[in-house]
Amino acid sequence: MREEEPFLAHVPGIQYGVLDTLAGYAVRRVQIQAYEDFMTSMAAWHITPPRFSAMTIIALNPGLKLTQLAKVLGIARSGAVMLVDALEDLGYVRREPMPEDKRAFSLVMTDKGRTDLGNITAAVQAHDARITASLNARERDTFWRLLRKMTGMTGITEGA
Amino acid sequence: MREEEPFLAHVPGIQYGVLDTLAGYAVRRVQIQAYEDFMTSMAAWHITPPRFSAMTIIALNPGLKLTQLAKVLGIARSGAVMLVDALEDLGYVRREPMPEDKRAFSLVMTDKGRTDLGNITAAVQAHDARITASLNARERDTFWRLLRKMTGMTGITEGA
DNA sequence: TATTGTTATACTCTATAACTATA
DNA sequence: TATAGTTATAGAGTATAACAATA
Repeated sequence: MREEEPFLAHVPGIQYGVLDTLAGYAVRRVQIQAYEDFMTSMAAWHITPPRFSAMTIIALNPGLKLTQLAKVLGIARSGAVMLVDALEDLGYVRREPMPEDKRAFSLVMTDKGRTDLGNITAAVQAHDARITASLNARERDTFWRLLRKMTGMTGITEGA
Repeated sequence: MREEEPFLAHVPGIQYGVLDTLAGYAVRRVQIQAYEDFMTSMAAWHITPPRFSAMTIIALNPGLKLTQLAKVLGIARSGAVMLVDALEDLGYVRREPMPEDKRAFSLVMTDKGRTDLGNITAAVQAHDARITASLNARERDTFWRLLRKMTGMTGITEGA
C-alpha cells in the first residue's frame, strides 16, 4: 500500500490550514486507519467490513432474500450477489431455495459460518477497542453516542 | 447511486446486533453520508475530497514537488500524477519547471485556482457544518477533539 | 546508483442496464 | 407487467512495476 512507509497524519514543516479544522477530514483519516487495521486483523478469515456486516445481518435475520440484504446494506443488488458469492465460496453462507417463490433464495448461515462468526466477531470487537484505544471509557462512550446522533440513530435501537 | 432510494441506517424489523455497538461501523456510516454530501455540494467545481486536500496543501505550501505532495497526502506517486493532472486540467494548479532540478516540478496555484479555492473552502466549511448539524457547538468541539486524539494529533498543531 | 515524474497495468469496489425465470 | 437473481460492462480509485531523464 502507498509505495512504502505508513501514512503520517502531519508531515513536519507542512501547513494544513483549514484541513485541521474540518470534522469530515478527521473522520476520513480515522476511517482510513480503522480500515487498514480491520483488513490486517481479519485477513486470516478473508473478511472485509462489508462481508462482516453481511454475515452479521444474515446470522441475526435468517431467511433474508438477497434483495432485502442489499437494501439493509445500502448496496445494489449486483453488489449483494458478489458479496453472497464470496461468503458462499468461503463456506460461511448458503442460498436455500424458497418453495413459496421459485425466483428467490433464502440466505442462511452454514455451521462453519456460525462458528467462525463467533471468532470473527470477537476479533472485530478487539479491533474496535484498538481503534479507540487512545480514548478512555467515558470518551469512547461519548464518541459512539455522537456518531449515532450524526446518523440519526438516537434512541431507535439501543446497542448493548 | 445504489439503484434507487437513499440509505436507511436502520431498516425496520432488522436486527443489527453487534454492528450497533461498534465505533468503527458508526464511523463508516458517518463517512459515507459525509462523502455523498461533499460530492453533491462540490459538483459544480468538479472537486472531490482528495482534490480539495491537494489544492489546500499546494496553496499553503507553494513550490512543493509532486513526490512531496504524494507523501503528505499518503498516496502513491502515480496517484499524485493523476491528481495534479486533474487539477491542471481544471485550471487550478500549474507545474513550474525547477531550475535547480530538471527532473522535478514545482507545484503552484493559478490565479483562478486561488480565487476558486476561496469559494470552495467556504463551501467545504458549510458542508462540514452540515454533516455535524445534529450536534450542538459543544458536542461538535468534543467530536473534533476525540477524532484528533484518535489520529494521534493532540497538541501537535492547533487548528483555528 | 538513486530519484523524479510518468506510463502501463491490474485489482477492487461499486454502479447501471440488460437478461432469465418466475410471479 | 413487475420482481428476484444474475451477468455484462464500465467507471472511479488506488496500487505496483518498469521506464526515461536527470542527479
